[in-house]
Amino acid sequence: MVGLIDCNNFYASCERVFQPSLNGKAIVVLSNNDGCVIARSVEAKLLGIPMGEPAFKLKELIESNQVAVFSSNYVLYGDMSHRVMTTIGAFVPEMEVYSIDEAFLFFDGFENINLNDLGGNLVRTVIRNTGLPVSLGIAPTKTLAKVANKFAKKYKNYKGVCVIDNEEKREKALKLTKIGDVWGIGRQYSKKLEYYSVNTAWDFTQRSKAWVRQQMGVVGERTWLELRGVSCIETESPKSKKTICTSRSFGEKLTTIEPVSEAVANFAAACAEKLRAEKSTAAMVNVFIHTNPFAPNQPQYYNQITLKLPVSSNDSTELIECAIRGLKAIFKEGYKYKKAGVIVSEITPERPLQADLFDTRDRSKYKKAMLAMDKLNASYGRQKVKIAAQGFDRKWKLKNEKLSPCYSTNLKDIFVVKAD
DNA sequence: TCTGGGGTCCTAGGACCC
DNA sequence: TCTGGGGTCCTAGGACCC
Repeated sequence: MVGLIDCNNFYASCERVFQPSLNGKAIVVLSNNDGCVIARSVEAKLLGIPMGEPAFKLKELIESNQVAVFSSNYVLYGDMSHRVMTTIGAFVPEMEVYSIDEAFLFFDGFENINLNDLGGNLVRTVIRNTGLPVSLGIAPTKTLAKVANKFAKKYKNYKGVCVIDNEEKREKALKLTKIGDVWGIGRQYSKKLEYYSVNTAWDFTQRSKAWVRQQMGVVGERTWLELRGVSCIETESPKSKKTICTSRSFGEKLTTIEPVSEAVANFAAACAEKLRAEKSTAAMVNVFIHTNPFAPNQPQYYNQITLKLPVSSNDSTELIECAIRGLKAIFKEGYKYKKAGVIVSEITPERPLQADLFDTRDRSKYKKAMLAMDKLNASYGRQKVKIAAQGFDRKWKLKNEKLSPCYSTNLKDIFVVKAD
């Protein structure tokens, strides 16, 4: 049996843990730049605030209902996520952290244990340890566990846990699940399936395998099998990423290359940092810029370029240099730029330094510098030491006017650095 | 009238997820 | 005025090889 546990309204719940006066109140959390609604408390959902709605369209609704609004605070959410995952890890021998707020649990060897009781205990423990409410669905496959999780969340008397462990429950659950709510079936496919009168997960499982294959390819076929109780989505072992992306929309439109360069330098540095954190290097650097697609009356420009590094690297200075070179090649005057980003790819594990006869760069020296920089930033706070090209102007900076404090991590600022 | 067969690699685009 | 960011996988088509 497989479990899927996730936090209810994760970001909104994180904010509420540290501001209990908001219990029972409507809360929304906004995306970067205070753009769209990306998390809502139950009360906010009841007010009819849709997911993904631009904040400026909700101004009145927010004011008249005194909705608490937060900018997203990923440092806080990341730390809370870690606490949740650690608590869960103590209950099961194997788990797969699937996203910031959810994990699959594997109950191999639990044949003689009542999973409903165990699940209830787990759910209560997470709430006690972290203050965050969670829901758990348990079933024979990942896709069915997702279905069970929805029921655990929706119906109060499940007390946070729903187990699908026989045919009768499976059939009932699938008949009550709209096709678009199935994991792996998004907007395009649900539209198509509804056209063919497939309205529920159950309808879907009653179609032939060949039909599903023809309409939706192997991916759809897997979902079909999973819903019928045949497990075929494998457990992902943690492996290094294939691409790493850092991109942002700017707080204000940028027209000249200088602030855009500064932003791109910061994105490249962030990618380098992420690479170093997972002990990887990248061989390709992609830079993209574009204007605001939501302003069709303004001249639009989108461009991107991919450059190869001479040697696979995770050195901030090298990635910045490369990214800026790319930016210079694609930047055009006369546009109002809204967003830029850097994507690194062809990622391989960091290898011990190998001298290259024709390499003009003193890599061991730069490596030491990066190590020192990471250590200082870990001890004194992010961005305390950076590369000059990252600049101080921050004209490109995000709008986040409603940012909460990093309640659970700000002690870092007073840590003392250990000198080597 | 009638123009092979079999493979790999790369890329762009489309679908999905959170 | 104002619309997020970061990923994955699959497929079709083109280039190229023998």
